[in-house]
Amino acid sequence: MQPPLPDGIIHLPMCLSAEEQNALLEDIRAIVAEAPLYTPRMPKTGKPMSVRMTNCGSLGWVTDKENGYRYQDTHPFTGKSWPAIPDRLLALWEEHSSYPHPPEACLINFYEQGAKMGLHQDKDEANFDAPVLSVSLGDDCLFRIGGSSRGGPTKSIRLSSGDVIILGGEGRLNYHGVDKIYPNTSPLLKNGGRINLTLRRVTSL
DNA sequence: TAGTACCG
DNA sequence: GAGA
Repeated sequence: MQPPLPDGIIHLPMCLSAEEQNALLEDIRAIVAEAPLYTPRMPKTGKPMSVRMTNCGSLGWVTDKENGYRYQDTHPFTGKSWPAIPDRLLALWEEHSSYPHPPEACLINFYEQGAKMGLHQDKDEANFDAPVLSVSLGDDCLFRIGGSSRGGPTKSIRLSSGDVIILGGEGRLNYHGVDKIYPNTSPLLKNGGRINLTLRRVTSL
């Protein structure tokens, strides 16, 4: 018997201790050294996003002008396979997702001061049964969540370093985005900014 | 419409 | 700055 899958929007404040956050940060630094952050571009228009990205896992989420949103198994600039997902993130997934298979993708988003992420759905996966698990590191942000269709009411919450958000079940396809980074609100990143890690199951299983 | 402008 |  398995525990039930998380349902709705679940916010776990201070899910990770300062020590865990620092250890995770070291893992991320090693990944970024191998798979550098790059500036993704919007489909068709080619407009740059303000957030820089990279991935770890067997698949990574990418976007560019020519081919749009998709998952692929290599870094778009180096052409190399993505680095493996760190064990501590796999453990976090096991603890909180209740999903019987490991995540395939971990999108790493880096927000510097002024960076934003418009309201969107995570819907490029073939699997909507598995929850999406997101980890915040570094400066606080204003996170906005709506319903599963555009144009409805939204609510905003402030996320801090070490917080975990789970979008599962009825909340899996809810719109969400980042309106603002609050500068100098965390000592974790010496140069400031915010890192978001998003763990996802891409294929069905 | 994973951005941006603009309105209040 | 916040919400649609």
